Amino acid sequence: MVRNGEKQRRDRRRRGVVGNGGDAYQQGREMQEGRRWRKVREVAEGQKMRESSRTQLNIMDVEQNMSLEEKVQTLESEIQRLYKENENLSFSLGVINNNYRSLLQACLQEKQIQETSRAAASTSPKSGSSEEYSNKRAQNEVAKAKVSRVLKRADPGDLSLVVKDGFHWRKYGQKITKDNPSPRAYFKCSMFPDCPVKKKVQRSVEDKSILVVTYEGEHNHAVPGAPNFSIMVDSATTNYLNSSSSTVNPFQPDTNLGLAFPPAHESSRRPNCHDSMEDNNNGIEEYVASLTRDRNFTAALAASVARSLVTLSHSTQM
DNA sequence: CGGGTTTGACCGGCGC
DNA sequence: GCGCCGGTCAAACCCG
Repeated sequence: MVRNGEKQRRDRRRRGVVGNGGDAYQQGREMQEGRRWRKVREVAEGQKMRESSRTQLNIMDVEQNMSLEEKVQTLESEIQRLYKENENLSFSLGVINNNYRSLLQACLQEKQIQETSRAAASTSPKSGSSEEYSNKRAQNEVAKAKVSRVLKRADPGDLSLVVKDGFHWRKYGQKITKDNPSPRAYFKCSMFPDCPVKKKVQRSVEDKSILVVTYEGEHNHAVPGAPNFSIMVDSATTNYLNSSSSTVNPFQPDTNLGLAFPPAHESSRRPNCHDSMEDNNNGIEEYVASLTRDRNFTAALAASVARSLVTLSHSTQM
């Protein structure tokens, strides 16, 4: 299609349009995160005290009954056993989490399609293409459900819109939008030829040091260079690991059992956006290790999984 | 030379 | 039908 000169001139004129916009999103997220971190801190501190008192009792027993050599051997074997138990639990948790998430997503999509079909049928029963229309609407809603937004702290002096999240992206466009003087960059995932994921990156109107990253779609390949377990954690946790900043996806089921948080020794402060990814990974591993040492936690985990499975089986029967 | 970035042009949805 | 605007295309360019 060939466009006339006037339209082309308009296109050129409108580049660089400046406007105003508001973003209350950041403030709301920070309040919500603050409450969440306080709760996690309380739980972690309580558990640390329980662990400490248990350890003291164990040491007294050992001192009374065993020689030093035996003590070392016992402790070493105990460490080995706990290490293996920790590994097994981490693996099991990942598998359960992955399976549970897939099941929930499938159920959610099915329900959404059913509901939109029912609603469309009841509102426009005479329309010949009502089924087609409702299917299209359902597809659109499912597609919308796969959109997530992540806020990342960036150096204000750095004008590039590059966000390192482990994937390879090819920039295919940049645009000035009406509601934000900063340009918006458009990226496609270039790791896999037919990966449908796109992302948009734009600086926040209110705080230019914050990059608003909008992801659309889901990767049809694995996270590059990540260990097996981290592939299996849900995307909310992955987002936390990648960005250590605010993230939101209202359609993402919360199946991480509230575990993806920093260890007790770091809990006196809320992690900020400058924390490195390595710090977060080490912290989470330490925290998982301390949790798996706690038999109460293991029992609670088993009970939680059992409850989830019961709930799931009830919902799928409905 | 291959892969990524830049940027002007084009497309299509939406509101009036 | 027209204008506005976000999203995408693709040629030119850059860089290791």
